[in-house]
Amino acid sequence: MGSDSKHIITALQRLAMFWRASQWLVAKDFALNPTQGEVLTRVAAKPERAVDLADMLGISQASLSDSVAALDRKGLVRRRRDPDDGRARMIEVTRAGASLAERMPDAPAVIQEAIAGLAEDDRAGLLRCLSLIIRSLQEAEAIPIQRMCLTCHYFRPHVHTDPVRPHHCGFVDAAFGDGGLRLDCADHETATEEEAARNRTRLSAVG
Amino acid sequence: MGSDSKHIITALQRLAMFWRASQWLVAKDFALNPTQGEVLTRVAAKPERAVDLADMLGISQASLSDSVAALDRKGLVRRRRDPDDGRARMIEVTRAGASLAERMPDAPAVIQEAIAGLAEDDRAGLLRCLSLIIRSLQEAEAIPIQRMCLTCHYFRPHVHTDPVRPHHCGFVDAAFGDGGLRLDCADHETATEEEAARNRTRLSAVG
DNA sequence: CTTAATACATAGGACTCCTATTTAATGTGC
DNA sequence: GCACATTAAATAGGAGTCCTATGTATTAAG
Repeated sequence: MGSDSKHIITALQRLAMFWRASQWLVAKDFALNPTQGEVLTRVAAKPERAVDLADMLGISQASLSDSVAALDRKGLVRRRRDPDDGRARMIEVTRAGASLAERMPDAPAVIQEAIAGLAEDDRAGLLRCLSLIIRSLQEAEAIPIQRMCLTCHYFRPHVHTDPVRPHHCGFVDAAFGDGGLRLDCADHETATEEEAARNRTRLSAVG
Repeated sequence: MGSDSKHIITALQRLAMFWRASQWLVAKDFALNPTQGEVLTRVAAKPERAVDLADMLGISQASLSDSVAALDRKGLVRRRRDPDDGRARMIEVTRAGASLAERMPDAPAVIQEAIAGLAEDDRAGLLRCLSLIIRSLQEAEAIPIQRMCLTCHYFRPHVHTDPVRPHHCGFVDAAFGDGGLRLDCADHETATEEEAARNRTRLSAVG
């Protein structure tokens, strides 16, 4: 029918608004604002180039530069020349920035509880749907590519008959279910376009 | 297990970031910014008091006042005294604001397509999960109450044996499925706390 | 070795978003 | 009917986002 699409949009809108609002609350406790918090947690995980950060956050390079400057002023990050490219800067955390990032929660407690309150099957299904949506956005080049199962060479969806663990990861050579789908996997190896397209079709089709 | 919670959080984070970024793009075409766009579409649907708008958007009353002032300067909204309460102002659209709001899309085309690309069962399941999450956030008083099935007096989840249309709406006296769940229903009648709690438990339990 | 492209930084400007504080209108208790 | 909180908005002041446009290195390409 598609009439439910509209309600899903509404729901996502509500969640997005809540997310932004709670980012203000979380960040405020640390004397930051949402963008600064986002940059800090990203950079704490791994030093990044400015362009890549701007791309990930979906803001312009100039805006990113503003935020990095603000974090720099606060002594939480540092800009260092990229040895491989003299034009680029690697943004990295200082010790103070790292310890602050460590204490910042991924998400507000209420949403963690809301998700934990779902039935396990629902969580798995939700993750599968969200993965498919994100993959669509990547294909449309609306968001940058992530190291997710759907774009991984090792991912083989729906190859087992066990309904609980129908998928297979060729890297760890193990079966797993929707709940095990990754969005940022350390073992990710980029698939060819055909592989990725096939993965999506197969994962999308409900068993 | 709960290890998938973390990935769901990641997915929601990515979506929230994408959402904010695309709001800039959408709004920019209309010489607005995300908050102004949000206010305008809300007010276009129904005139609202300033406090209520601030509450819905999750920003302070002062910030809301800023944005309304900006919209006022652009001739898109108007502030009128609330006849029932001389302190309050009703924010309402002007003719120009209404026509502009009409042309603004609910969501970027790419996400509409991403959702449309899901299987129908998946969409229904997704909507159910998102509804439950939103309801949790409402119970935690993290977001304002919406006129959704889960808080409606007329909603009776899982009362039919038909797996496609297990729920029932007492207002229209008809059976419907997960895909028919509403988040902002005109016929909504607020349920008692016990009814709402029971609704949630029943809808949450997977058939 | 010029020309183009790329990676950042900066400048200027509109505006968000915050915390107070002020102004106005409405309730409440005596 | 009157002081006294309460509530709704607006305003002031300030940090900072985010934009476009431009400048400044550095690298890649012809």
